[in-house]
This record gives sequence, C-alpha cells and structure tokens, in this order.
Amino acid sequence: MNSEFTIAVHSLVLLASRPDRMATSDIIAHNVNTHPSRVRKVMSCMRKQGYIVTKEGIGGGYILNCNPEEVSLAEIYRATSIGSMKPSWCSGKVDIECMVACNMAEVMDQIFCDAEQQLLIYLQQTKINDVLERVRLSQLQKQ
Amino acid sequence: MNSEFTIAVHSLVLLASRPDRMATSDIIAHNVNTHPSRVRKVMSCMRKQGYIVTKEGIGGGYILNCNPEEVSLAEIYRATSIGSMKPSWCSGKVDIECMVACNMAEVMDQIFCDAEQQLLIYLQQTKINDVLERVRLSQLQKQ
DNA sequence: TTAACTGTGATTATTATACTTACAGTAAGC
DNA sequence: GCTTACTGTAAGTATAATAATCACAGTTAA
Repeated sequence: MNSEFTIAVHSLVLLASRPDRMATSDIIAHNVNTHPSRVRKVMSCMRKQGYIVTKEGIGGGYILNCNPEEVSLAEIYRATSIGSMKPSWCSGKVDIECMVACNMAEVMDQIFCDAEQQLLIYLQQTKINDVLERVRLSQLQKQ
Repeated sequence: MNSEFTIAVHSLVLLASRPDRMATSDIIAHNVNTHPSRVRKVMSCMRKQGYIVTKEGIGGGYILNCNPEEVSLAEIYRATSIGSMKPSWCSGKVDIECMVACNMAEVMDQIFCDAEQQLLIYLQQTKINDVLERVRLSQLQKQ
C-alpha cells in the first residue's frame, strides 16, 4: 500500500480535528512527520477531488471542504493509491513456450485487481470521522 | 503486496501443471523469469510449510506435496507476505503534543491489519488449481 | 511592495527490492 | 570414493522505488 494514502488520511483527520478545520502545509507536515512539499503534493490531489479547498497567499492554507462523516477511506484510496496493490514486479515472460510462463502475469494481474476491489469495499466502511474517533479512543486508553 | 507471493504461486502452479509435479530451481527460475537462488529461497519457505518436498542431489528438485485443489492463495500469502499490506513508512510521531500526531500510526496500523484480514478472506476463495485453470482459460482465449 | 502562503518540477538521499555470487551440504551414478 | 547435479543459505552488489529536499513561480493579505 502506498504511503500517500496514509498522508492524505492523516491530513484530513487533522483538519477535521481542528476547530477552524484549517492548517498550513508546514503545520500538517510537522504533524505527519514529513516534508511540507510532500504534504502540498498530496493535498493538491485532495483539492482536485474536492475534499479540501486551498487558500493561497498570506494567512492561507488548506481547509476541509467535505463532511468527514461521509468521506470514506475508499475514496481517499482511489484518489491516491489505486493500482498499488499489484506489485511492480511480475513473473513469467510472454515469449516462453509455456502456457504457465506466458499467462501467469495476466492471471495474477486479475487477482490483484479483484483483491483491490475487495479492499475498496472494506475501506468504504470507515469514514474520516471514524478514524478521528479511533484516534480519540486510542488517546483515552493511554491515560 | 510482496512479490514473493507471486513467485510462490507461480512455482506451485507450474509444479501442478507438470505431469511429474516436479522441477528444479533452474527450470522454475527460467519460467518465473528470475534467478534460481531467489526461487530456492521462496521454495525453501514452501517446503517448511509442507506444500512441497525437496530432493537434493542429482536428479533432485522440488516436488508438489499438496492437493492444488485444496491449497488457497490465502495460505501462500500467510507464508510469504503477512504484514506486507502495511506500508513501511508511517505518519505521526509519538512525542508531539497532539492527539492526532501521536495516535495516528497506531490507528492506521489497525486499519491495515484489518484490511489484510479481509484480503485473506478473499484469497481463501482461490486455490492453486483455480489459478492453473485461469491460466488455461487465458491461453485458450489467445487462440 | 513585502511576507507568508500554495503548486509543481527537478534533484538528491535513502531504503527496499531483485540479482548475483559463493560455497557448504546432499545424493545419484559411475 | 569421486564427480556431477542438485538444494540451502548467507553475503554482496545493482537497480528501482520512495521520501526528502531544493528551487522558484504564482497568489494574496496587510
């Protein structure tokens, strides 16, 4: 699984947790523990999907533009990581005189693709707000 | 997803497809399109799980030791790739004074772990023999 | 006009992955 | 018992994927 998914989810949860539902890439990056530029890249994708709006210039940043109770992790996965289930490496070779060797890549591809669809069904269940709730629960259990 | 899973599945399917259900690491490696040493590493793991037996020395190799109609991809995944769903990179930092930052890794971990369990349920459906059948089907469709 | 922000491409550093080598251990066949 | 063809496994190298960083143009509030 792609870690941009993690960054996207973390960022949206963070925004959802803030009273003004807003933060700069610096704030998010520090919270996520990565580079602001990487956050901006991921957030740019979130903006294109409409989950946030951005405000450029001084006093700007990223503002949540969706209902965190409605947006599921499946949507975030689709936006950031679709296709990442399948490993880049694949077995076999088309020009080998063997049924297994020259068809395996195609067959495995289909299996990974189907597996990803199943994953999406599972991710559908969990909304941004559920993640925030889990974070709260996790926090409570530590005290 | 770990590509050792692909190698393991491919190798077992190849063995299942052969009349004597046997092949050397050289034969498998050529078919899979990788190095014999890599095949041996993966097959060593398959042997430990009992899916194959190995015969060392001259005339030796790997011999299928299971019913390909019974062994599912879930078992192969468990043997080769468990935990690979979760990306190695994780967000947040425990020592930050923010509920989201210091609990997100734990929460995402749980989500990835649950997702992997779902994946296993899906992979349970497909047996080694089903993959071989799909390969045969794929071959037929080309002609 | 300046300062604080985003957007994005390019570069570098780091890590993960795959390949290769090396060699010890094993067993069949002469 | 020696040779040859095999596996088992560790170690090293090469390559690819990922993450971090830099650079700078564009935007907007004060």
